[in-house]
Amino acid sequence: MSIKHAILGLLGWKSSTGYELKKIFEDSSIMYWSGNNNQIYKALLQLKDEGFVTNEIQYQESSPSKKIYTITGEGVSELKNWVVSSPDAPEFKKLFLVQLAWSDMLNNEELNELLTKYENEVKMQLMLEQEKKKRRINSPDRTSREIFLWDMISENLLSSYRNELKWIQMVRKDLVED
Amino acid sequence: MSIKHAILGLLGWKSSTGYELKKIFEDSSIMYWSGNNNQIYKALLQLKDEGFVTNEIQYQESSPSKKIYTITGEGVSELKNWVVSSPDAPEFKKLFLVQLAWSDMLNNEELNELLTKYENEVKMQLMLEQEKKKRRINSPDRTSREIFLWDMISENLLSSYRNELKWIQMVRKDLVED
DNA sequence: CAAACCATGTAAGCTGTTACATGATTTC
DNA sequence: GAAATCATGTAACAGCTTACATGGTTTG
Repeated sequence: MSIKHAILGLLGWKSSTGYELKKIFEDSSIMYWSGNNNQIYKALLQLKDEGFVTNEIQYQESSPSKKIYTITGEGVSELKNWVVSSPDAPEFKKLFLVQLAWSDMLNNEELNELLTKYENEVKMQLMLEQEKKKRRINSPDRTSREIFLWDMISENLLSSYRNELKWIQMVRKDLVED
Repeated sequence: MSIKHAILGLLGWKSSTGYELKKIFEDSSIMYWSGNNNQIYKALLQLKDEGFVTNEIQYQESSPSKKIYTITGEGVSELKNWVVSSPDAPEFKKLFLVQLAWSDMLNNEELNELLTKYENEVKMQLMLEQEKKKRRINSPDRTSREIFLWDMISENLLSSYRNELKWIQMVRKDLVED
């Protein structure tokens, strides 16, 4: 469950509650888990069991009490071990390509409409991503190198969307030319 | 369960057994499901229940009998409805970016090693993909337009990997310059 | 003679999503 | 007065993977 490592990373930056982590996951694109309660609260309990985090309960008048989770020394070394471990290859899940694989059933007009819809969908994602980059509050910015790395990370997703756009535009151009 | 539509597409091309479908899934990159028995045989039963496919049992001496699945008229129209439906945005799952997000824990040498490992991983995937493209047997090639589309589909994945490579090389270059 | 191939299927388990439950407070 | 925010958690289900079970045939 690699979401546990993502959580450890966040807690290594600053102690947080499950609720705060959930919000970070919700508007992070690289930490692609949806940020649902079930996974986060369960992962936090497991991390505590494993000794990688501890929590402190903060009672509040007139709102529910918080559990503030803090990473432990063991948690930090677990995180570091994970960070230096051999990275997985990126996964590209593009259901659209499966649709396109069987789209010879369609006439030229229908096919063109399908491509347009995908192009618009990708454009939308690209715009959302660009806005997120502008807004960005949730970055640690502890060193200049870290600022650079986080910049490169959001650039990565942007470039993936841009690349996808270029590809569709090429497909459409070549289709018309036939 | 979109794997059902992927199966319908394949059966729309040619009637097959579960075992044959499994092999196609295994070495297809765009149909990203791993191609495990459980999912495929279960999906086939459901498709039959829904009236989208029928099967014919072929007994064989000295090897287990086959169930050859064939798409029905209803299956074809279900497939077409899916093909023209609004496509989903592509999903990029890059756990490496999460690793990189917390890699300011590493010294320059360790960070560089991490980037190198990712670069090699992506290069490997790119090569595998290029070989698959050369070998390609599993394509319908029914019309020139379909040949073109299938070509564009494998080109899509290749370009995603190439784009990823370019990105890493840029990151490494900019890191050294600091 | 071990491994892989053909061919079907099931069981157990992990991962992930949606929805439910509670209840006070703040914003529109 | 409805909806969103804060804050925790659970239940039910969908999706997907690994491993198990069977057993003959072919390839290395």
